Amino acid sequence: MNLRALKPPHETRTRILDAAEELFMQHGFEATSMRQLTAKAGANLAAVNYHFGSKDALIAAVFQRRLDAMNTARIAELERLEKEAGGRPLSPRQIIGAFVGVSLRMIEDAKGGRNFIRLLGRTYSDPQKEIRSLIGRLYAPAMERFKAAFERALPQMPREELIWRMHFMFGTLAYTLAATDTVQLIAGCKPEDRYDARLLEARLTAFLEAGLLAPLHGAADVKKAA
Amino acid sequence: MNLRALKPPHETRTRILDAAEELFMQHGFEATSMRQLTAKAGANLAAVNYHFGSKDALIAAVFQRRLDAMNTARIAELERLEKEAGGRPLSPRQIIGAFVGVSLRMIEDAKGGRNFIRLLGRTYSDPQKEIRSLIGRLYAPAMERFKAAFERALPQMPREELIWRMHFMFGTLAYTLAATDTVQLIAGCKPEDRYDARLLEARLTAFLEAGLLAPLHGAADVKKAA
DNA sequence: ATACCATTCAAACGTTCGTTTTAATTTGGA
DNA sequence: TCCAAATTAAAACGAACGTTTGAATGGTAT
Repeated sequence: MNLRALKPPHETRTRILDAAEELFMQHGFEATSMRQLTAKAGANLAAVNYHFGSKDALIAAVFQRRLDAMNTARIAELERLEKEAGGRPLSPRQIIGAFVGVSLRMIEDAKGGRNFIRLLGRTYSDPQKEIRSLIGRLYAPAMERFKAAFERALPQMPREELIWRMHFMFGTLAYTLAATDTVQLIAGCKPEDRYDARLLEARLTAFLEAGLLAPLHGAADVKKAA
Repeated sequence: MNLRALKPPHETRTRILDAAEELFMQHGFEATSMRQLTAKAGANLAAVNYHFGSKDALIAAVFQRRLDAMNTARIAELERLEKEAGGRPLSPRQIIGAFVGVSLRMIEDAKGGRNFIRLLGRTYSDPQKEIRSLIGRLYAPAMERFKAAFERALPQMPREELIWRMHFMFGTLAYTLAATDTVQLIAGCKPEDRYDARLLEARLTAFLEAGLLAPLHGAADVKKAA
């Protein structure tokens, strides 16, 4: 009989991924050594190279494990809303909520989700080109899907402007999640508030929706003048 | 006679700072070795430790050189606008413009400004705590000043909400500037557009202004419900 | 010229890194 | 039970890192 379920097939593999997630978040990729990583995972130094091949492959695996699930969840939520709406285009707020919600739902997960979300936020601007392109590839399907949804919701908005505003929205989300305990550039912000995901979600969504729906003429004027 | 002006007093020091700015932007702090850095600067390997003391001190010097100037310019622009307004509070758009404008003016500078702006954007979420706190310290005076200006412009907005929206605005700016040639998460964005700073400034300002002035009731409802 | 100072230079230091190797151990199916 | 494959373990590899050292250099004032 098959008792695989009793002892997970890739126990140390998973422990390594979890340890990597946390250490990469805390210290970055380069500053995290294989020795401290395997020590934290309770594994041998050679275990990473055995299970993943190299440190770089481990980094890729860390992102793949979570990002695939996240973007699948995003698309599923979007399609659920679309089915619910029955043919009619969704509201911008609904689309924003589907995208932002998944991130914030994950940051509420104390296990490892929070570590990953922060790691992800700071990796968007990682100097290493390979890492960035990997993330871009993992995001691509969801991005195409959401872009299409926004185009349907905002048919009057120029495509180029929409892309920029999606870019701004994405940046706001990324920075907000990455910086949840980092730079306190603006004094007076109580850290306790930062983990009230409900309140943060409402604030963030209101900000993003307003930005997305900002009047057009400002940029249009500049373009006409140029 | 004094001929110092013909040969700058800290020539190699400046060359090292410029090389560091570029290499840190391209590869990050840890991935940039002293050997490639000094080679690019045309200096000896020991030059960094002689002029700055250590690699970490060099990193600090890179940020200090530019950030002090940037924030001084921001505050000066803000005070110019306030003097021009003569006692009346500035509009949110004016305040945003004063903050954003300095960054975009600097990214137009092909010399080294662009390198620094991108380096700065990706360092806000650097894993190293010391680097982040250094940036926080260098930003503090300007942040206090702009916070006060926003409070004067938006007396009806709750302080806590304002701080969050400033946070969002800052994140959008940081990500946008840092990612000017990094992750292309949303397809269809022509890279040529990304350096039309005029157009970018108009787009960014419109987005930020709308976000800052977003209706309040969304977050308030959630807070009431909690 | 001489002494002096800041700067530059080549060389080496000790440490840590990611990876590899080889052997021991555990695991699962016939 | 036994074998083969999968996994873990200990040790060592060469390379690259940031930093230090002590001598050489070049300009400046006495």
